Amino acid sequence: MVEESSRIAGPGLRADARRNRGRILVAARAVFAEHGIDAPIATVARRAGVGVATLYRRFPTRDALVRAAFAQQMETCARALTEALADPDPWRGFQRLVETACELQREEQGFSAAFVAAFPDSTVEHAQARERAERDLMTLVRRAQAAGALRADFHPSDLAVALLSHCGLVTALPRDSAAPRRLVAYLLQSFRAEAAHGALPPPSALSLRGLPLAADSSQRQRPSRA
Amino acid sequence: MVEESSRIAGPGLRADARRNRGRILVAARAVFAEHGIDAPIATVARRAGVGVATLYRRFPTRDALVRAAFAQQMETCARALTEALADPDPWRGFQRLVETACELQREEQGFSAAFVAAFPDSTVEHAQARERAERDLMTLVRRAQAAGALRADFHPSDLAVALLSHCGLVTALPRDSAAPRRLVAYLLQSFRAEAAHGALPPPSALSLRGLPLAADSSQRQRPSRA
DNA sequence: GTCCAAACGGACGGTGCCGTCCGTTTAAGA
DNA sequence: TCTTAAACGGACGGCACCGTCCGTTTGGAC
Repeated sequence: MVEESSRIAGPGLRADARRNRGRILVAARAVFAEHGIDAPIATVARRAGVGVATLYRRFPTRDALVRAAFAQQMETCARALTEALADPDPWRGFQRLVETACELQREEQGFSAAFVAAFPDSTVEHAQARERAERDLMTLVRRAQAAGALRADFHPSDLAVALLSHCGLVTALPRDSAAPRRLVAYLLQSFRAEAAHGALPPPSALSLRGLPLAADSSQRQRPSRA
Repeated sequence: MVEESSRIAGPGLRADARRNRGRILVAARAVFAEHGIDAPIATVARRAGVGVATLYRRFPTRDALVRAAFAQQMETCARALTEALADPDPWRGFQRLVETACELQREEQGFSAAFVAAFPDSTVEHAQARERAERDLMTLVRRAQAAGALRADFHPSDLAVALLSHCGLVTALPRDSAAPRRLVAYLLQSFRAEAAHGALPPPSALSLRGLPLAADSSQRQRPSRA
């Protein structure tokens, strides 16, 4: 059995190293929330009371830092999916999953940015975890549709539509804006079966790979420079 | 009467200067679309076949460049608002405004980024143009509600919710994704009066200032560094 | 053709961030 | 206590971008 604290702070590290690792992650979340996901690495190090070299030794790339910093949120997402499936009411399960994921995005400001950044690409690590998550999502959707609660033309990728558009709002607006909640409410209402009036444009071929619901996902360089 | 071409390319400029100004704007749209709104100024200059100094002389700040580059789209937005008001069918007018604005965001990639960047802040220039746009928006919304087509709890700021969330999708996903269209369809359906089922969370106190529908808006530094 | 103000563009100094290198400190086992 | 590998952190070279300066070119008026 692996020791408890090492699961969180990192295994096989010297006591001081483990302590610093923890400080770095706390600082990273704070700095990312305040200055965005692209804040200078040195700022995180300073905030953590640590030299840059120490930070780089533990997290060789920005990517690794971001992923580690938001690992907890990723796990919460994954847990929410499991709980959603366990809900006896199919619609309520679906609804709660959407709401929980969006709430996480709102709570930890940087998480949203990490979310979009991570979005469509993915590495192969933990492939089986992601596959299971994708299967679970499909099940959740199918089940809610079979119950006549979720509209029949809802496509699993519409979950990504909801989460990414919510992300956009969270990123664009100040922390306490009411707008993101409004968006979620509007979307959930139009996802209901009885809201289906006109036909929808065809869904994206896009898969769900990279959604943090799988408790692991990789980062992506978005708007590339020069 | 002002000469025609000078209205587009800039008045009172020497022939070569006017030509370069046009090239710069074309290049800027291309570069912003390809590399994002934060692409190096020098890249735009190179693409335009022009020295950096020339670019800086015409557009002293990145802001000025972005605004000039997307001025046409801004005007199209403003025109769409006027046309929406002119539509005898209140709902169709409303719907078309949303669709037109979103389509513009999709067409010119960089415009979305400019849109969010510009969002809540605004300078006072052309204050009367913006005020008129805000009044028109209110009228459009009220009229659609009075006709029983738009749900009664729709708040004018929900227009910003729609446009900004759509922006998020356009920015996060590759150009040809179907997701943004799906989002618009879902939102428009839930904006219909008959879609109103549960209560919505309270709307934002946020005004519409800065929406490009006013044909002028200023830029904003988003996630601040350091 | 002449002239000059306007326009041009390459070059350059300044700044901020990256990621590594290396001499110093320290945890922890013998 | 002694030893040593692990961890530390400041400093540094490299790089990309910014925005200006200034010597050169050119449009267009006379």
